[in-house]
Amino acid sequence: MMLSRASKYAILSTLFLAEHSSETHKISVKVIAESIDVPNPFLAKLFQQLVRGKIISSTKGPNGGFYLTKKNGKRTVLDIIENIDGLTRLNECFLGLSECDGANPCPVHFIVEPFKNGILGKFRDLTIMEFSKEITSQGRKLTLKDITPEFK
Amino acid sequence: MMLSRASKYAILSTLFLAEHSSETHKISVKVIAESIDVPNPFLAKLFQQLVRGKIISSTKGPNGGFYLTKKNGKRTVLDIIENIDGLTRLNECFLGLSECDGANPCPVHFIVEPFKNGILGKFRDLTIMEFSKEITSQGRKLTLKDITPEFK
DNA sequence: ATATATTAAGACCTTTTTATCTTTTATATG
DNA sequence: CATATAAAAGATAAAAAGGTCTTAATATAT
Repeated sequence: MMLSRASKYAILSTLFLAEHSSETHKISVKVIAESIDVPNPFLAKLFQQLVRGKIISSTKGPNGGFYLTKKNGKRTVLDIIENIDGLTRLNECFLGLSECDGANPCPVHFIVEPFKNGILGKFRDLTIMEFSKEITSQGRKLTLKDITPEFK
Repeated sequence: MMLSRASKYAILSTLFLAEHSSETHKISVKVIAESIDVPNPFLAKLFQQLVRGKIISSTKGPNGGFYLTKKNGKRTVLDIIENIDGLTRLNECFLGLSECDGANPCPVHFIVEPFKNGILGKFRDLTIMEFSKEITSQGRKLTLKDITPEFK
């Protein structure tokens, strides 16, 4: 029931793209890494993988960078996690039991289960674009840094 | 908001001791490692640390092993986690933001927060003995293996 | 006392995760 | 077409987590 640092970076960065990029305004790794406060070359690697997974898009060269197409925006946060971590981590029992479920519940199963359903529901049922809209409209943060007006 | 494998092992094993050991019936690492399905020498290390932290007790030699005293039984699951992982991991933001809180909430802060409070409450407010009682009375599992009658 | 069972301690190894560096490839623009 | 810019790819490195092994210390039972 936990995300790797890699997939946290990937989620935040993809949501950043959802909010600030477009097909006519691509953003370089460097800018995103600084905005989200993530190690630049590490994020570059993650982005390569997300591009291969068709979750984000990229173009090389001057004015190139990363961005989301309409189609990309219809993927989900769960797709990001699956692409980076796979689904195993997310489904592991909070206390590590090999097959913890309603029939064989670990000591915290019935506390964890509703939370898991709630958050996985959001990650699965909202598109990245919908998720991003919700975030901005509700004043949630992707970073505690000030995002410069360039991206507003 | 996550436990290392080490502290998961430590929690399960300590709860196992709470249920099956006593000052007159100590249990060896070997037996616990097999019962809980955890690597033997790794658990031995963890137990050394828990003994140093006065969360469990041990005696060497024949008929020796690990057990809980009355006093040990009054410690909490949170003490175990703190002893093995420290508290940092547990308090980290689900998406990795450096200072995520009510004033600067990450996109899932208000989903994670109630869960965190709920589970941390249990870990903090129940003694290990109380927690263990609750587990057995409610039929929760510490392992999916059959525990042999020796420990019943 | 001695043999034995069992923890304690510390060194060591392996795997996974995180992070960096260098070189190559693609592309927009003057 | 030349140049500059940015991603892609791949090799490598560093750190953290997980796990093992060997030897020493110590308590118990006989």
